[in-house]
Amino acid sequence: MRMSEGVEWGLHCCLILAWLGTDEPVPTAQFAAWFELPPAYLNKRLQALVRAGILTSTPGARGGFRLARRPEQISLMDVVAAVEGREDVFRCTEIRRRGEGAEAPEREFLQPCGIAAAMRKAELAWRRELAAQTLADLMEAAPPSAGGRARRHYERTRR
Amino acid sequence: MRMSEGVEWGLHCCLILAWLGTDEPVPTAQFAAWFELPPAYLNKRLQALVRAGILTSTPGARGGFRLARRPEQISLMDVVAAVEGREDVFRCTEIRRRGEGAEAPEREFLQPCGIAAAMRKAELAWRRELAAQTLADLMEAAPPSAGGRARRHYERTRR
DNA sequence: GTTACTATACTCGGATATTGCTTGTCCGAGTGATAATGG
DNA sequence: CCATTATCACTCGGACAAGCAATATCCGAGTATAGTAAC
Repeated sequence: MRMSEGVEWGLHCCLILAWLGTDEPVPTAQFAAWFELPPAYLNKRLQALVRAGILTSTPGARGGFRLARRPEQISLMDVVAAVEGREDVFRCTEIRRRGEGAEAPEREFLQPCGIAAAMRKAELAWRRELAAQTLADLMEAAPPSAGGRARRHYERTRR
Repeated sequence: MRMSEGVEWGLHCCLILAWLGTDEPVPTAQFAAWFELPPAYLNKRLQALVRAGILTSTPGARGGFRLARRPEQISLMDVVAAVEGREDVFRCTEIRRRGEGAEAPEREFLQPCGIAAAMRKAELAWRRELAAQTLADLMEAAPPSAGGRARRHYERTRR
């Protein structure tokens, strides 16, 4: 079980955008150069963030991506859900209803599978922690110099 | 991101063993018939539980698998770790150190990546919840009739 | 100098290959039970 | 009748394919920009 790299990429890109604090959109190529990532594939992943309402994209020359909300309004949960989807990590396939085990009376299947319920409980704790942390929190935790340096680098390399 | 089916299978099998409460080993074929699962592949997954010290396997005629500890001593975390591995779900690939972003002074890389730290924090909450629930808890939460029925079925179908 | 227009370059966006991992299958090694055999 | 031995059937265990999702790439549609020409 492994989380896709798109989550890491998306979070780093959002963090860059938050640090820049500018209203100009930033194109995929900029992010790709910053982190040495395949531009086309990175673009594909950022599209998922647009669909989820985290970023807004503007086409045409001098286009690119911007944050759709303020950093305090964007949680890790939002980004993870946008990239990985909203489905549960543990997916109950109801094997208790198949084979000889399904010979049980229907009454026993009324309440949901206990294993699925237990896994779901743990997963909710995970989601709660993700929702409790925002981009703004990440900015505070980072070294103070990071934000300024990112902004300066952007001024230097923009078209 | 999706948890492998082996976790669900392993948990259900452990639960069956806990309900039977017998010392006789149960072969893979029994479990496979109970849940209508591919026997060979199920066996492969149960081996992982043996390597993790959750089950013990006995070869030869009338062999099979037994619980290595009492149900109160087996947590969901144990089973998940045994099947899925002990690696983090979110794996930081340190993209901050690549491309133009790596031009930052070394000093900024001394503390670990903030994104990885945040994800890890959420993951620990998940693990904590998994570790807090044991097989014994699952047995209690299940319908009272389930245990007895499993035991009777086992008496009927054993060789 | 201002405005309208046209051509252009740059951006996103989704359709199309490729890779890696999860799932699934097979056969061999080893072990305990069983039955035959001799005392 | 009991002990011994050889056979056998049954089990786990790891090596060998198939399917699917994540990864990576490419090309087309659309738009803001910049340049040009007319007023």
